[in-house]
This record gives sequence, structure tokens and C-alpha cells, in this order.
Amino acid sequence: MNSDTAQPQAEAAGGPPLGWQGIRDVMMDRIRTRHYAPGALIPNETDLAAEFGCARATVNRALQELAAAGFLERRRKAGTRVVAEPRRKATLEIPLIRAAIEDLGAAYSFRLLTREVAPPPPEVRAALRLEDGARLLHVVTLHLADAVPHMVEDRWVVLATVPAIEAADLTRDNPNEWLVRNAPYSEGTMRCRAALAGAMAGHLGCTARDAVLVVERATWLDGAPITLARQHYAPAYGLTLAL
Amino acid sequence: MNSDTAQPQAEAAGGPPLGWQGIRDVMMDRIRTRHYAPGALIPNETDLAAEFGCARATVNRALQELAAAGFLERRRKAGTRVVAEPRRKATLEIPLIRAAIEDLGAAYSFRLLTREVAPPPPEVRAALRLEDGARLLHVVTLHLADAVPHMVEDRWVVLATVPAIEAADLTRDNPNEWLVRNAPYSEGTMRCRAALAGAMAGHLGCTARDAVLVVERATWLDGAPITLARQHYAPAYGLTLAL
DNA sequence: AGGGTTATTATGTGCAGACATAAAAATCCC
DNA sequence: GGGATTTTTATGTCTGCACATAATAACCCT
Repeated sequence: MNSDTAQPQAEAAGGPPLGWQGIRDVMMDRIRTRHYAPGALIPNETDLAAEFGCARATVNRALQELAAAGFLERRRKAGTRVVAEPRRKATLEIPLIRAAIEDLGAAYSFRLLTREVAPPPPEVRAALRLEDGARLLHVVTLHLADAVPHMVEDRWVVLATVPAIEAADLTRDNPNEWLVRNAPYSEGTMRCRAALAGAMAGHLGCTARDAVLVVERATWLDGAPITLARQHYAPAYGLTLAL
Repeated sequence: MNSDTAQPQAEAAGGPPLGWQGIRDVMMDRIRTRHYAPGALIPNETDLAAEFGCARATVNRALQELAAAGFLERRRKAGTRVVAEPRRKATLEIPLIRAAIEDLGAAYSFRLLTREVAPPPPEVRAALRLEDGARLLHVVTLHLADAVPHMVEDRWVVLATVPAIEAADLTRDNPNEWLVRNAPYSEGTMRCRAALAGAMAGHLGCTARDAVLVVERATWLDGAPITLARQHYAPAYGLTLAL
């Protein structure tokens, strides 16, 4: 009697097998519908396992996922409670310029406007937390969609961290793609603001008084600075994030 | 002999116990350092378990995490391979306006500029995928940091989905906070662009020709439209994302 | 009553073993 | 040779069980 193993759950519950993802969904639903009130404790894993007719580990997997997503807060012995005001996150898939433009149905091309090894201006030094006397590669690239200017990228690359880029042919692979393929990063910051086109107007084919989106991104690999990029997008363009 | 249970790993490996998070970190490191080449297959779970001196389930937990993060791609029978060009994501903690301003060290306050039940303009109907004849609440709120204009929020709320807001006192809890507490959402879109201040200049205390960041957000709960918000930030402000 | 020690409890993580599932590889049959 | 079928293999998931860890709750002693 009951010596059978591995025939999944569905003893107490009257339904299909669920599984940990199913349990996660049910619990998420209970949080949203306030079956579990904001800020309140929910039953412990053992009780939930009994309710769902599964092992505690299965419940644990589901709850850990919801905790990681910010909807539950778990503390040993204290139990698991519903976060009252979850701080929700929007995620931006960082666009590979070529892919972003081709996804728009346009033909991608780019022009390397500047390529020089130069001492970084103070703002760049500060943003990357550089030491004195670091040598950087400075590249300015214009990216076009169907031959229409789409974005100008002004980028500084730390040669001490990524020496190989000095020998790379950046007229074949643009700096953006070269770095994605050859310089993984472990940390970074990204900032997104509005500015007048100003001096970029010429490249972007708009007037100096047009408003453009500016994205600044800095990356490091285990603390070693890699690159700082400032991207000016053409006036019409906006970033789409997913909630 | 060997009837002892639950004394953790560290047989084959010469080191400390690791654990699944440790294994995840080691594997992440091997990916970054190209010990596993981009696009290549990595050893299967059984072999890795042997290498790390742990159970297969422990390796599985680690690899699933890396797959969810987009660094590995796993397919049954085919095995696990390193994603060649991982599409990395930046995440934006959606700011609760009050908290965002107080984190800046400023005193938060707000003024409700408009509050009316009105038929939505076509663009709002389209953005929320509304049916004809839906009643919406339209609120315009000015948020201030130390009494200086920080952001103007122009918001439409679908009364059929969130009827309770019609009776809410939005001069106590601003619409932003009220919705966070009372209207959970399951899906949404968010868009971020630059625009000239234009008609918002008066509220924001800048000129009509200044560039401002505009964030548009729409949310639904299981397909039912909740709200559309358009936020115009003061010229200096930018969004900071985490990589 | 107060303060320190001990028990209790919920989560965190681990293990071995089993079966499920998908997909590639090998095989068979016409 | 080509198409359909079977085998093999790697991942996906679940079950029980055990111990680790952290933090609250209970206790005890002065």
C-alpha cells in the first residue's frame, strides 16, 4: 500500500499535476487577488505542500521564484510574507544596433566618423573611475537605417583592459558588435536622458533645437573599466521596455 | 562504509563546499573567461556533478539559473551550450515618485491639477486597446521636490477595471501611490523618449524649447486595461538603469 | 523583573533515486 | 536510398529524507 513511487501529486488537490511552475502561478494569483493580503504571512512550506499534494521542495522552488521576483519576502523561522508595495522592474533588452535596425525592417549600415587614441576628457575619466594616464581608444560611429541617420555613438574604450581592439578592423565589425563579441562585462551602469541635438544635429539630420534621447552606458569586468558609450538617437526614436 | 548521509560535497574537488550558487559562479566565470567557448557545448550535468563532487540536482539548479539569465541555452538531449551573443538586459526599478524624490534628499509634495471623468482621446483608446464608450478618470498631477517642479503626470484610469478610484481621495494619496497599493497589474508596456517641453513648460518651470524626458506606461490585469500614464520629467532628470 | 540560555520552528540546501519528455542518433524495412 | 520506427541520451522534475542556519519564542535563574 502506497509503496508506489513517482506517480506525481494530485492527492489532496482535486486537479491536474501542477508542478512547481503551476504552484508559482497559483500563488501569484492568490497574491494579486489578495487571497493573501498585502503584508500578511502565508502558510509555511509544509502546509502548502500538503495542500498541493506535493513535496516541500516543490513548494520551495515556487516560493523562491516569487521571492526573487520581489513579490514575497522570506525569512527563516519568521516565515514568508507578501510584500505590501512590491517595487516592480522594467527590463530593457539592450539593443545590438544592427539587430534593432533590421528588426525595424530597414537596411543597416554604419560609418566610422572618428578613430583615434586620445587622452580621455575629465568627465570620461570620472565616469569610468580611471587612473591617470590611461590610454583610451575614441571612436565615433554613425549608424543608419535605410541610409537615414539613426544614432550617433561616441565611445571610449580602455586599451589596458581590451588591448585587442587596437588591432581590430572596426570598419568591418562596428565597435558595438566587436565589443559584444570580445569584451564581456560583469557590471555596468546605464543612464537615459533627454537633450537638445546641438552639435549632433549635423550627423542626425535634424536641427540643433530638436530633442533627442541620450543613452550613456559604462561597463566593467570585475572592476576593470572597459568602455563608456554615449548614444544620441534620432528625434523620433524611443526605447521600449517590458514590464 | 559510506553509509553516512548529508555530509556535503568536496570529494573530487579539492575545495570548500561551494553549493549551487558557488557552482553557478564558477560556471559563469568559465563562460566569461571563455574556458567554455562562445557557442560551444559544455559537459553534461552528470559529468559536472562528478567534477564538483555533488548531486546532479545541484548542478541542475545552477545551470537553470544561468539559462534563465540568458547565458546558456539548454535543450533536452542536445545538451547545454554557451550563448554566443547573449542579449543582455538592463533593469529599471520603477520609481514610486515619492520615494524617488525623498531618496534625492528632497521634500516631496504634489498638486492635483486636474481630476475629471472624461471620454478618452483616440490615442489613449488605442494605447489601452479600449472598447467604445469606456469611462475613464483623467488626472493630472504635478510632483515637486523641495517645492520645485520635478515631474508632471498625465494619467487615464479605466473605471470599469478600477471602480474604487472614483471614490478615492487623491489629494491625500496621489494617484501614483493609490494605484500601486490598490491596482496590481500583470502585464504592461513602457516607452521612454525625448520631447520638447512645449505645453508642459509652464508646469515644469522651464521654457517650451527645453528637452524633457517622457515616459509612457500602460498596464493591464489579465487583459483588462487599467491605466495609461504619461510622465514629463524636469529637464535635468534622467533615468538610471542597472545592468 | 530582567537578562541570558535553550528549545522550537521555518526556510535553505543537500543527496540519491526515479520517472517524464524531447530530440538526436541509430536501426529497420520496403 | 528513403522514410518510418526504435533506441539512446540529456535535461526537467518530483519524492523523501536529512542536516544547516537563522531567528523567534520559551524558559530558567538570580
